[in-house]
Amino acid sequence: SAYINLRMSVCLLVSEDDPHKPIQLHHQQPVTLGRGPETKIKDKKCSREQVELRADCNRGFITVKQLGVNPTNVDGVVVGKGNQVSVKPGQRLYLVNQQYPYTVRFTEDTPTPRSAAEKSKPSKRAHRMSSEGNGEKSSEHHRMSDDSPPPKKTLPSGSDKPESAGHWSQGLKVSMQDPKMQVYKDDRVVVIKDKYPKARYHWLVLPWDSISSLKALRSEHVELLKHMQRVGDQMLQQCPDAHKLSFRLGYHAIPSMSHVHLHVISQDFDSPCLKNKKHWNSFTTDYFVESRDVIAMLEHDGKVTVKEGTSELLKLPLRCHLCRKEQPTIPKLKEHLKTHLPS
DNA sequence: GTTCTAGAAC
DNA sequence: GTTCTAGAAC
Repeated sequence: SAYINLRMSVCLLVSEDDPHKPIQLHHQQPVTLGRGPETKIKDKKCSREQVELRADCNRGFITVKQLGVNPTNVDGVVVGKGNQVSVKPGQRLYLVNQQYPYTVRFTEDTPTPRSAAEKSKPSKRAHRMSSEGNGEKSSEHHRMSDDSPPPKKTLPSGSDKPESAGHWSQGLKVSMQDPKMQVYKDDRVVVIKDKYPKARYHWLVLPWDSISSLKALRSEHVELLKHMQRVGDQMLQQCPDAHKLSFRLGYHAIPSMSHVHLHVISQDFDSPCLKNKKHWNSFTTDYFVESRDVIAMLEHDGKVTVKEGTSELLKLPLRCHLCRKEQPTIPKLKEHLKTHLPS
Protein backbone atom coordinates (compact mmCIF):
# COMPACT_ATOMS: atom_id res chain seq x y z
CA SER A 1 0.00 0.00 0.00
CA ALA A 2 0.96 3.60 -0.35
CA TYR A 3 1.76 4.39 3.22
CA ILE A 4 3.67 2.85 6.03
CA ASN A 5 1.70 1.90 9.08
CA LEU A 6 3.65 3.11 12.07
CA ARG A 7 1.30 1.54 14.56
CA MET A 8 2.93 -1.40 16.18
CA SER A 9 0.92 -4.36 17.28
CA VAL A 10 2.20 -5.65 20.59
CA CYS A 11 1.20 -8.24 23.11
CA LEU A 12 1.22 -7.50 26.82
CA LEU A 13 1.88 -10.23 29.33
CA VAL A 14 0.00 -9.09 32.40
CA SER A 15 0.88 -10.32 35.90
CA GLU A 16 -2.39 -11.20 37.62
CA ASP A 17 -1.38 -11.30 41.28
CA ASP A 18 1.74 -9.27 42.09
CA PRO A 19 1.23 -6.69 39.44
CA HIS A 20 4.58 -5.87 38.10
CA LYS A 21 4.55 -3.88 34.92
CA PRO A 22 3.17 -5.81 31.95
CA ILE A 23 5.90 -7.29 29.83
CA GLN A 24 5.80 -6.42 26.16
CA LEU A 25 6.06 -9.19 23.63
CA HIS A 26 6.72 -8.08 20.10
CA HIS A 27 5.47 -10.03 17.13
CA GLN A 28 7.44 -13.23 16.64
CA GLN A 29 10.28 -12.14 18.91
CA PRO A 30 11.05 -14.90 21.42
CA VAL A 31 11.33 -13.86 25.07
CA THR A 32 12.68 -16.11 27.79
CA LEU A 33 11.13 -15.62 31.21
CA GLY A 34 11.50 -17.10 34.67
CA ARG A 35 12.90 -16.32 38.10
CA GLY A 36 14.50 -12.91 37.99
CA PRO A 37 14.04 -9.18 38.38
CA GLU A 38 11.68 -8.82 35.46
CA THR A 39 9.04 -11.10 37.00
CA LYS A 40 10.15 -10.52 40.62
CA ILE A 41 9.84 -14.28 41.10
CA LYS A 42 12.32 -15.57 43.69
CA ASP A 43 10.87 -19.09 43.99
CA LYS A 44 13.69 -21.59 43.43
CA LYS A 45 11.21 -24.00 41.85
CA CYS A 46 11.04 -21.57 38.98
CA SER A 47 13.89 -21.81 36.54
CA ARG A 48 15.60 -18.61 35.48
CA GLU A 49 14.63 -19.78 32.00
CA GLN A 50 11.26 -21.30 32.81
CA VAL A 51 9.47 -20.52 29.56
CA GLU A 52 10.06 -19.18 26.10
CA LEU A 53 7.23 -16.95 24.91
CA ARG A 54 6.52 -15.87 21.37
CA ALA A 55 3.59 -13.67 20.40
CA ASP A 56 1.70 -13.89 17.13
CA CYS A 57 0.08 -10.48 17.09
CA ASN A 58 -1.75 -11.13 13.84
CA ARG A 59 -3.46 -14.26 14.93
CA GLY A 60 -3.82 -13.14 18.54
CA PHE A 61 -2.12 -15.72 20.69
CA ILE A 62 1.26 -16.47 22.19
CA THR A 63 3.04 -19.79 22.24
CA VAL A 64 4.56 -20.88 25.51
CA LYS A 65 7.36 -23.42 25.56
CA GLN A 66 8.23 -24.89 28.95
CA LEU A 67 12.00 -24.95 29.37
CA GLY A 68 12.25 -25.58 33.12
CA VAL A 69 11.65 -28.96 34.74
CA ASN A 70 8.79 -27.87 36.99
CA PRO A 71 5.35 -27.64 35.41
CA THR A 72 4.12 -24.56 33.62
CA ASN A 73 0.39 -24.74 32.97
CA VAL A 74 -2.37 -23.04 31.03
CA ASP A 75 -5.88 -23.13 32.50
CA GLY A 76 -4.92 -26.08 34.68
CA VAL A 77 -3.33 -28.10 31.88
CA VAL A 78 0.39 -28.83 32.28
CA VAL A 79 2.58 -27.91 29.32
CA GLY A 80 5.49 -30.28 30.07
CA LYS A 81 9.19 -29.72 29.57
CA GLY A 82 10.05 -29.24 25.92
CA ASN A 83 6.40 -28.93 24.91
CA GLN A 84 4.65 -25.82 23.77
CA VAL A 85 1.04 -24.67 23.83
CA SER A 86 -0.79 -21.52 22.87
CA VAL A 87 -2.30 -18.98 25.21
CA LYS A 88 -5.14 -16.80 24.01
CA PRO A 89 -6.58 -13.73 25.72
CA GLY A 90 -8.88 -14.91 28.48
CA GLN A 91 -6.73 -17.90 29.35
CA ARG A 92 -4.45 -18.02 32.37
CA LEU A 93 -0.83 -18.95 32.19
CA TYR A 94 0.78 -20.15 35.43
CA LEU A 95 4.55 -19.92 35.18
CA VAL A 96 5.28 -22.76 37.60
CA ASN A 97 3.40 -25.06 40.00
CA GLN A 98 0.01 -23.33 39.58
CA GLN A 99 1.58 -20.08 40.73
CA TYR A 100 2.40 -16.75 39.13
CA PRO A 101 -0.68 -16.24 36.96
CA TYR A 102 -0.48 -14.24 33.77
CA THR A 103 -2.88 -13.26 31.04
CA VAL A 104 -2.17 -11.91 27.58
CA ARG A 105 -3.62 -8.84 25.97
CA PHE A 106 -3.14 -7.57 22.46
CA THR A 107 -3.10 -3.89 21.76
CA GLU A 108 -2.46 -1.72 18.77
CA ASP A 109 -1.06 1.11 20.78
CA THR A 110 2.35 2.39 19.95
CA PRO A 111 4.02 3.00 23.28
CA THR A 112 4.82 6.65 23.52
CA PRO A 113 8.36 7.19 24.74
CA ARG A 114 8.29 8.77 28.15
CA SER A 115 10.86 10.17 30.46
CA ALA A 116 12.51 7.77 32.83
CA ALA A 117 10.96 9.56 35.77
CA GLU A 118 7.47 8.94 34.45
CA LYS A 119 8.06 5.33 33.56
CA SER A 120 6.92 3.90 36.85
CA LYS A 121 3.44 5.34 36.60
CA PRO A 122 0.84 3.00 35.19
CA SER A 123 -0.08 4.16 31.75
CA LYS A 124 -3.42 5.82 31.49
CA ARG A 125 -5.58 5.29 28.49
CA ALA A 126 -7.34 8.57 28.05
CA HIS A 127 -8.29 8.19 24.41
CA ARG A 128 -10.37 5.11 25.12
CA MET A 129 -13.81 6.59 25.56
CA SER A 130 -13.77 8.61 22.41
CA SER A 131 -17.23 8.02 21.06
CA GLU A 132 -19.66 6.90 23.70
CA GLY A 133 -20.52 8.41 27.02
CA ASN A 134 -18.32 11.41 27.08
CA GLY A 135 -18.94 14.26 29.39
CA GLU A 136 -21.98 14.91 31.48
CA LYS A 137 -23.00 12.07 33.76
CA SER A 138 -24.68 14.46 36.15
CA SER A 139 -28.19 14.62 34.80
CA GLU A 140 -30.07 11.42 34.82
CA HIS A 141 -30.34 9.90 31.41
CA HIS A 142 -33.18 7.47 31.43
CA ARG A 143 -34.26 8.36 27.96
CA MET A 144 -35.52 5.32 26.15
CA SER A 145 -35.29 6.88 22.72
CA ASP A 146 -32.02 6.10 21.09
CA ASP A 147 -30.98 9.49 19.84
CA SER A 148 -28.43 9.04 17.13
CA PRO A 149 -24.83 9.12 18.27
CA PRO A 150 -22.77 12.23 17.60
CA PRO A 151 -21.59 12.19 14.01
CA LYS A 152 -18.07 10.84 14.24
CA LYS A 153 -16.77 11.57 10.82
CA THR A 154 -13.37 12.35 12.22
CA LEU A 155 -10.78 11.15 9.78
CA PRO A 156 -7.59 9.28 10.45
CA SER A 157 -5.40 11.99 11.75
CA GLY A 158 -5.32 12.40 15.44
CA SER A 159 -6.14 10.43 18.50
CA ASP A 160 -9.04 8.51 17.08
CA LYS A 161 -8.69 4.78 17.14
CA PRO A 162 -12.17 3.28 16.73
CA GLU A 163 -11.71 0.02 18.54
CA SER A 164 -8.39 -0.50 20.16
CA ALA A 165 -10.54 -2.16 22.77
CA GLY A 166 -8.95 -5.47 21.99
CA HIS A 167 -8.31 -8.29 19.66
CA TRP A 168 -11.20 -9.66 17.58
CA SER A 169 -11.21 -12.85 19.62
CA GLN A 170 -12.42 -10.78 22.58
CA GLY A 171 -15.39 -9.47 20.64
CA LEU A 172 -17.99 -11.44 22.60
CA LYS A 173 -16.88 -9.86 25.86
CA VAL A 174 -17.54 -6.48 24.30
CA SER A 175 -20.87 -7.43 22.68
CA MET A 176 -22.31 -9.10 25.77
CA GLN A 177 -21.79 -5.90 27.76
CA ASP A 178 -23.58 -3.80 25.16
CA PRO A 179 -27.24 -3.28 26.11
CA LYS A 180 -28.13 -2.85 22.44
CA MET A 181 -26.98 -6.40 21.78
CA GLN A 182 -28.59 -8.04 24.78
CA VAL A 183 -31.88 -9.81 24.12
CA TYR A 184 -32.12 -11.41 27.55
CA LYS A 185 -30.20 -11.20 30.78
CA ASP A 186 -30.40 -12.36 34.35
CA ASP A 187 -27.98 -12.61 37.25
CA ARG A 188 -25.96 -15.41 35.70
CA VAL A 189 -26.16 -15.15 31.92
CA VAL A 190 -26.80 -12.85 28.99
CA VAL A 191 -28.12 -13.69 25.52
CA ILE A 192 -27.10 -11.83 22.38
CA LYS A 193 -27.84 -12.37 18.72
CA ASP A 194 -24.87 -13.73 16.84
CA LYS A 195 -23.34 -10.83 14.93
CA TYR A 196 -22.95 -13.03 11.85
CA PRO A 197 -25.89 -15.45 12.17
CA LYS A 198 -25.44 -18.72 10.32
CA ALA A 199 -29.19 -19.40 10.22
CA ARG A 200 -32.50 -17.55 10.48
CA TYR A 201 -32.17 -17.70 14.28
CA HIS A 202 -28.81 -17.78 15.96
CA TRP A 203 -28.33 -16.70 19.56
CA LEU A 204 -25.42 -16.95 21.94
CA VAL A 205 -25.92 -17.56 25.65
CA LEU A 206 -22.95 -16.34 27.69
CA PRO A 207 -22.23 -16.47 31.41
CA TRP A 208 -21.28 -13.21 33.08
CA ASP A 209 -18.44 -15.08 34.73
CA SER A 210 -15.39 -15.21 32.53
CA ILE A 211 -14.78 -18.79 31.46
CA SER A 212 -12.36 -18.89 28.57
CA SER A 213 -13.37 -22.17 26.95
CA LEU A 214 -14.75 -25.66 27.43
CA LYS A 215 -11.34 -26.69 28.76
CA ALA A 216 -11.75 -24.41 31.73
CA LEU A 217 -15.05 -26.00 32.80
CA ARG A 218 -15.18 -27.92 36.08
CA SER A 219 -17.88 -29.64 38.15
CA GLU A 220 -18.79 -26.41 39.89
CA HIS A 221 -19.98 -25.07 36.52
CA VAL A 222 -22.64 -27.77 35.99
CA GLU A 223 -25.47 -25.70 37.43
CA LEU A 224 -24.44 -22.71 35.34
CA LEU A 225 -24.43 -24.80 32.16
CA LYS A 226 -27.82 -26.22 32.96
CA HIS A 227 -29.08 -22.70 33.44
CA MET A 228 -27.57 -21.65 30.11
CA GLN A 229 -29.42 -24.49 28.41
CA ARG A 230 -32.68 -23.55 30.14
CA VAL A 231 -32.27 -19.97 28.97
CA GLY A 232 -31.55 -21.23 25.45
CA ASP A 233 -34.76 -23.24 25.56
CA GLN A 234 -36.61 -20.11 26.73
CA MET A 235 -35.42 -18.30 23.62
CA LEU A 236 -37.20 -20.92 21.53
CA GLN A 237 -40.43 -20.50 23.46
CA GLN A 238 -40.59 -16.85 22.52
CA CYS A 239 -39.46 -17.47 18.93
CA PRO A 240 -42.36 -17.03 16.49
CA ASP A 241 -40.98 -19.66 14.11
CA ALA A 242 -39.94 -22.21 16.68
CA HIS A 243 -42.80 -24.49 15.74
CA LYS A 244 -41.78 -24.78 12.12
CA LEU A 245 -38.02 -24.83 12.53
CA SER A 246 -35.85 -27.21 14.46
CA PHE A 247 -33.07 -26.01 16.71
CA ARG A 248 -29.87 -27.29 18.25
CA LEU A 249 -28.17 -26.07 21.39
CA GLY A 250 -24.47 -26.67 21.69
CA TYR A 251 -20.87 -25.55 21.83
CA HIS A 252 -18.09 -25.46 19.30
CA ALA A 253 -15.44 -27.93 20.43
CA ILE A 254 -12.71 -25.45 19.53
CA PRO A 255 -14.20 -21.97 19.36
CA SER A 256 -12.48 -19.00 17.78
CA MET A 257 -13.92 -16.48 20.16
CA SER A 258 -12.94 -16.30 23.80
CA HIS A 259 -15.56 -16.67 26.54
CA VAL A 260 -17.71 -19.81 26.73
CA HIS A 261 -20.84 -19.40 24.62
CA LEU A 262 -23.78 -21.68 23.95
CA HIS A 263 -25.04 -21.56 20.37
CA VAL A 264 -28.81 -21.69 19.94
CA ILE A 265 -29.24 -22.08 16.21
CA SER A 266 -32.09 -22.98 13.90
CA GLN A 267 -31.38 -25.79 11.49
CA ASP A 268 -32.36 -24.04 8.26
CA PHE A 269 -28.85 -22.59 7.86
CA ASP A 270 -30.49 -20.04 5.64
CA SER A 271 -28.12 -17.11 5.99
CA PRO A 272 -25.78 -15.06 3.82
CA CYS A 273 -23.24 -15.19 6.66
CA LEU A 274 -22.77 -18.89 6.17
CA LYS A 275 -20.02 -18.74 3.60
CA ASN A 276 -17.56 -21.55 3.83
CA LYS A 277 -16.79 -25.14 4.73
CA LYS A 278 -15.59 -24.23 8.19
CA HIS A 279 -18.88 -22.50 8.96
CA TRP A 280 -20.87 -25.48 7.73
CA ASN A 281 -18.87 -28.23 9.39
CA SER A 282 -18.61 -26.38 12.69
CA PHE A 283 -22.39 -26.73 13.06
CA THR A 284 -23.08 -30.03 11.34
CA THR A 285 -20.29 -32.36 12.47
CA ASP A 286 -19.18 -33.48 15.92
CA TYR A 287 -17.32 -30.18 16.06
CA PHE A 288 -20.68 -29.02 17.42
CA VAL A 289 -21.11 -30.57 20.84
CA GLU A 290 -24.65 -30.76 22.20
CA SER A 291 -25.21 -28.82 25.40
CA ARG A 292 -26.59 -31.90 27.11
CA ASP A 293 -23.46 -33.87 26.18
CA VAL A 294 -21.20 -31.20 27.63
CA ILE A 295 -23.21 -31.23 30.84
CA ALA A 296 -23.17 -35.04 31.00
CA MET A 297 -19.42 -35.14 30.46
CA LEU A 298 -18.87 -32.55 33.14
CA GLU A 299 -21.06 -34.46 35.61
CA HIS A 300 -19.38 -37.74 34.79
CA ASP A 301 -15.71 -36.73 34.42
CA GLY A 302 -15.52 -33.37 36.14
CA LYS A 303 -14.16 -31.84 32.95
CA VAL A 304 -14.81 -31.59 29.24
CA THR A 305 -12.44 -33.22 26.79
CA VAL A 306 -12.40 -32.79 23.06
CA LYS A 307 -11.75 -35.84 20.94
CA GLU A 308 -8.50 -35.94 19.03
CA GLY A 309 -8.88 -35.00 15.40
CA THR A 310 -11.80 -32.69 16.04
CA SER A 311 -10.16 -29.82 14.20
CA GLU A 312 -9.93 -31.96 11.07
CA LEU A 313 -13.72 -32.27 11.03
CA LEU A 314 -13.83 -28.76 9.61
CA LYS A 315 -12.23 -30.02 6.40
CA LEU A 316 -14.78 -32.77 5.73
CA PRO A 317 -16.75 -32.64 2.48
CA LEU A 318 -19.96 -30.65 2.54
CA ARG A 319 -22.78 -32.98 3.48
CA CYS A 320 -26.43 -32.10 4.02
CA HIS A 321 -27.25 -32.44 7.71
CA LEU A 322 -30.77 -33.66 6.91
CA CYS A 323 -30.44 -36.15 4.02
CA ARG A 324 -26.67 -36.68 4.21
CA LYS A 325 -26.25 -35.96 0.51
CA GLU A 326 -22.83 -34.58 -0.34
CA GLN A 327 -22.63 -31.27 -2.13
CA PRO A 328 -19.67 -30.09 -4.22
CA THR A 329 -19.66 -26.40 -3.30
CA ILE A 330 -21.17 -23.96 -0.88
CA PRO A 331 -23.45 -22.39 -3.49
CA LYS A 332 -24.71 -25.86 -4.47
CA LEU A 333 -25.21 -26.73 -0.81
CA LYS A 334 -27.25 -23.59 -0.29
CA GLU A 335 -29.34 -24.42 -3.31
CA HIS A 336 -29.89 -27.89 -1.91
CA LEU A 337 -30.84 -26.61 1.55
CA LYS A 338 -33.74 -24.72 0.00
CA THR A 339 -35.34 -28.07 -0.83
CA HIS A 340 -35.58 -28.80 2.88
CA LEU A 341 -37.02 -25.44 3.87
CA PRO A 342 -40.55 -25.31 5.24
CA SER A 343 -42.91 -24.06 2.56
C1' DG B 1 -14.29 -14.40 14.14
C1' DT B 2 -14.13 -11.70 9.09
C1' DT B 3 -12.03 -9.74 4.92
C1' DC B 4 -9.43 -10.06 1.00
C1' DT B 5 -7.62 -12.14 -2.99
C1' DA B 6 -4.48 -15.48 -5.64
C1' DG B 7 -4.97 -19.21 -8.11
C1' DA B 8 -7.31 -23.76 -8.33
C1' DA B 9 -11.28 -25.77 -10.24
C1' DC B 10 -14.65 -25.69 -13.43
C1' DG C 1 -13.47 -16.51 -18.56
C1' DT C 2 -15.90 -17.10 -14.25
C1' DT C 3 -16.75 -19.31 -9.89
C1' DC C 4 -15.14 -20.77 -5.74
C1' DT C 5 -12.02 -21.97 -2.16
C1' DA C 6 -8.50 -21.47 1.22
C1' DG C 7 -4.79 -19.17 3.49
C1' DA C 8 -2.74 -14.63 5.08
C1' DA C 9 -3.63 -10.71 7.63
C1' DC C 10 3.07 -7.26 9.83
